[in-house]
Amino acid sequence: MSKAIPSRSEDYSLWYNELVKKAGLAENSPVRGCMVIKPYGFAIWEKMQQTLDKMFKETGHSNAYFPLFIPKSFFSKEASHVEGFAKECAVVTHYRLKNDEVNGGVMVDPDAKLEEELIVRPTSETVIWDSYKNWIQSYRDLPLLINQWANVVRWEMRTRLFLRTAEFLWQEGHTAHATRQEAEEETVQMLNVYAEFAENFMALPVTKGIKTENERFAGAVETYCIEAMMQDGKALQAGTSHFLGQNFAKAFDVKFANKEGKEEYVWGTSWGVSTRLMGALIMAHSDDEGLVLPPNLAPIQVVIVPIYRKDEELEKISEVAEKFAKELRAKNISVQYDKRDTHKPGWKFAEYELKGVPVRIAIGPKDLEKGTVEIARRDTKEKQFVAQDQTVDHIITLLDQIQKNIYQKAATFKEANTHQADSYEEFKELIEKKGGFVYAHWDGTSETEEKIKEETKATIRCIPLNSNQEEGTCIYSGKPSKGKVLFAKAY
RNA sequence: CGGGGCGUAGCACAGUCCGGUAGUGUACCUGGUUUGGGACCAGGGGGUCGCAGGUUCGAAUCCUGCCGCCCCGACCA
Repeated sequence: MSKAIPSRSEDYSLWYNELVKKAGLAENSPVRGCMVIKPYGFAIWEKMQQTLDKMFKETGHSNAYFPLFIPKSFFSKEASHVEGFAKECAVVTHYRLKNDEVNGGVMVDPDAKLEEELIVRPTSETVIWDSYKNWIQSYRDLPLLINQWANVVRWEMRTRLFLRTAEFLWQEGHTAHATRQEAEEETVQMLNVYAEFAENFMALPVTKGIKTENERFAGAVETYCIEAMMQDGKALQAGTSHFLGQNFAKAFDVKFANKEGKEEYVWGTSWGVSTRLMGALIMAHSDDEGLVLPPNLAPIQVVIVPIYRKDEELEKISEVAEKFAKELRAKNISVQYDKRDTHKPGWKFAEYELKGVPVRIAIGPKDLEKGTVEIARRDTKEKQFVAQDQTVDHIITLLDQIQKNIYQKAATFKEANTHQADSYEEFKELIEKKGGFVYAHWDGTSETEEKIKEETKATIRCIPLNSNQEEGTCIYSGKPSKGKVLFAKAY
C-alpha cells in the first residue's frame, strides 16, 4: 500500500477496499451487492473452513445440507424471526422465462407464477426445524448436532466486501437437545470454539459476551457473541451463538418422548460465522505494505525467492531451494518456490508482502558462497542471515513466533484502546475522540440503549461474560446498574 | 431510500469551466541490456470518452433524460 493506514473512517474504508482488491482477495461483482472471491482469498477461507470443520467434528457435530429455498409459509411460523428478517429477503416468484416479442430479449413468463413464493434463505432455522420435526421422536434421537456450510442471501441496503455482502458464505450449526441445560451448555461451548478459533488461528483477541435484547438474533432467547476490535477502533461482531429455547420447536412442532414417556418440546441452539471473518482478518492485522496473515491461516506460509544473474546460478540456487521446500513440506509447512523469470526479486518481495506471506527466504550467489539464506518475516519486516543447516528449525520457531506476535500486537492494541467511562460526558468524549471499546454502567433498558445510540452512534456490543459484577449507576439515566457493559461504534 | 462524489485503454487518472476529432502513468507485446527491494532504453498494440436524445459545420467538453459505481447515513453477520 502506498499510503499509511488512515485514521478517518471514510479513508479507512477506501484503504480497506483497495487492499482487498490489490491483494487479490475479492472484487465487486456486477451482481448487485455481491462479490467475487478470487483464488487467493478463497484459499484463506478454505483454511478457515478446514480448521473450523475439524473443531466442530471434535465437538461431536456432523455436516448436512438443506435447501436454498424456503417456502414463505415456513418462514412465518416463528413470529419474531419473520420480523427480524422480512425486510432483507430475496423472493422467488416465478419459475420460467420466455422470449419477449415486444422489446426483444427475455422476460419473466407471467404464466409461470409460483403458487407459493420461495424465500432465498437468509438463515436456515426454518427449513432445518421443519426437517427436525421428522427426525426427532424420542430422547434417544437427541442431541441432534448438525452443521451446514452454505451460502445465504440478505438484501442489505449497503454492502462492503467481505463485511456485508448480499450473498455470503458461512457455516450454520443447528442443534436440538432434550434439556434446557444441555442446550445452554452447547451455546456456550460453540461460543468458546469460536473464541478459540479467533484467538489461536486468526490471532484475533475477542471479547465474549451476551447481546442486549435490541441486538439479539430474531427468534433467540439469548445471543452470545464474540466482538473484535479493528485497527480503526471500531468493533466487529465476529461470531454468534444463540440459545433458541423452545421457540423453534414450538413453531415447528418438534416434540420428543422423554424417559418417562411424556411429550416435550426440544431445546435448540444455532451458531454461525461467515466470510465476514475474512474482513476481520484483513482489518485487524494489515499494515501499509499490505496483508499480514497469521501463519496458521496463511495459504502460503513460506515463499522462497531466488536471486540470480545466469541460468547456471539459478540451477545451483534451485538445488538448495528445492531441498528446503521438501524438508519444510515434510514438516507440514506450505512452501512456494517462485523461480519465475518473468519477475524480478524486488517485485516478488513486494508482491508477497502485499499478500501477507509470513516468511520469505531469499537465496542468492552470496548465500551459496557463505552457506546461508536470508530470512525475512512479514510481521516485523526484520531480515537476517541464517546458516543453511539451521534454516528449517529456524523457520519452524519463527512461524510460531510470528503467530504469537501478531496476536500480541492486536491484543496490545485492543487493550490500549479500551477505556472506562464513569460519566456520560466522559463517555461521549471517549467515543468521539478516541474510539475503541468503552466500558460503562447501563441501566439495562432498551430506551437508554437507543438514546445513547442516537446521540453517539455507539451501541452496546455485549454484556461481557467475564465482567466484574460491580454495582453502579447508569451513565445516562443515573438509575442502578448491575455491571459495566461494552460500548463501541461497530461495523 | 436521503446527502455528497464519480463514470475517458486492463487499472489509476488528466482533459470538461473556455467545443476543433483523445492523452499521461502503469499494465500488456517485441528486441536488447539488467536481476540482493516493485529495472532501464527503444519500438508497438489497445478507447463507439457509461447509455440515449438534443444544440452545432464540428461534442469527452454545452443541454435534457436514463443507467451504473463509490463514500456517508438509516438496516445488518
